[in-house]
Amino acid sequence: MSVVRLAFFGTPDFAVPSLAALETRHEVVAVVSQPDRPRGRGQKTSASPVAAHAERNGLTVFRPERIKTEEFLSAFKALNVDLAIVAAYGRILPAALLEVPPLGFINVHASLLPRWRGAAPIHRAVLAGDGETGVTIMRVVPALDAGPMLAKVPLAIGPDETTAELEPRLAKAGAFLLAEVVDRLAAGPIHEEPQDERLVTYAARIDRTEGRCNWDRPAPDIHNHIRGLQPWPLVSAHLHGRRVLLVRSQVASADEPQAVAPGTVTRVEPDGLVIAANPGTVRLLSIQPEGRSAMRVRDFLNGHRVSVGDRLEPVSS
RNA sequence: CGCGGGGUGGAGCAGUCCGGUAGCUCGUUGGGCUCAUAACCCAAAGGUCGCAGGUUCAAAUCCUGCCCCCGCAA
Repeated sequence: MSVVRLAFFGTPDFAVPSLAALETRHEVVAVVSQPDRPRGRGQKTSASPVAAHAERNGLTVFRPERIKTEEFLSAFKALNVDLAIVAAYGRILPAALLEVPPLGFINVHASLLPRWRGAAPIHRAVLAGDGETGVTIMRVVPALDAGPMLAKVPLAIGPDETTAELEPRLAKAGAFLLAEVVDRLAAGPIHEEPQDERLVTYAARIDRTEGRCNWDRPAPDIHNHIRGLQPWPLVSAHLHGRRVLLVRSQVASADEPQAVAPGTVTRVEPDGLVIAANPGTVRLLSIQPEGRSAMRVRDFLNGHRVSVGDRLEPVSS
């Protein structure tokens, strides 16, 4: 097997396993990532997960503020790579850049294309209640996630699995698949399957306002909402006037009509709070009160009194 | 120095304003009861009250500095 000179474009945790898989068997000439940005609380500036990993391993890292510049284009040409990889880099790459490597650019995308093209494929799959998703390796073309596909691997989504749990599984599966595709590309041309445009759906970026809870919906929708919006922005509500984030849930009843208003506590169990939806009920198993870390409802109930009839109010803001 | 909440036995909380015996619920351990149980009864173990310094006869509580966690805003 021949060693490929490649450049790796990536930013978040999702991309790290892919980079790790390639650097052991090929020559990663350069890593390109988003600039160090203030992250998290207190606006502390820190490197992206990919940049941090690359630095630890002594790889050359580029963090251009803008990617559509002549300087970057010529710097990239000078690297003289055979192939470039994109894994959740976070920017649209200019067409001129795509033409530089002889073997082109390939992308690791966390969905079974053509379903869920776009920025938040994992979140959208969980939010939609999909039972299956996967990873697709495809060519990068000057249209969002629209290039021909080189390989795919499906992955089942558990009925209570959260986005935060699913993402690392997809990242690992994607890294494995990517390494295999790069090896095959190194050996010669491989089959490329065009995407069926009739089946395309788009995964819009997640907005923080999507975390507002709305109990006036069927229980399965609410459950999908709670597990989909993790680890960010999370679904929030007010209980006894205090904000709580809903961390873990189950569908207690999918379609049983409720006599009380949506959002009302219908049952207090040792390990859960059963909340009325419309129709059906959702059982909350783990919540995070404002100012506290996440806790099981069992623990929460040790220190807080909750009664049947109490309401979980939507967050007003 | 963006705004705000918080750190008290293993878990979740009260107590802090107004200094004076370390409390509650759950869990754990032992015993009892029961056909039986995550139920009930009795008992026990378990705490540098985030860290450091200061004030005081006396600090979880007041003052100063620091560390850490979290909600909001970006």
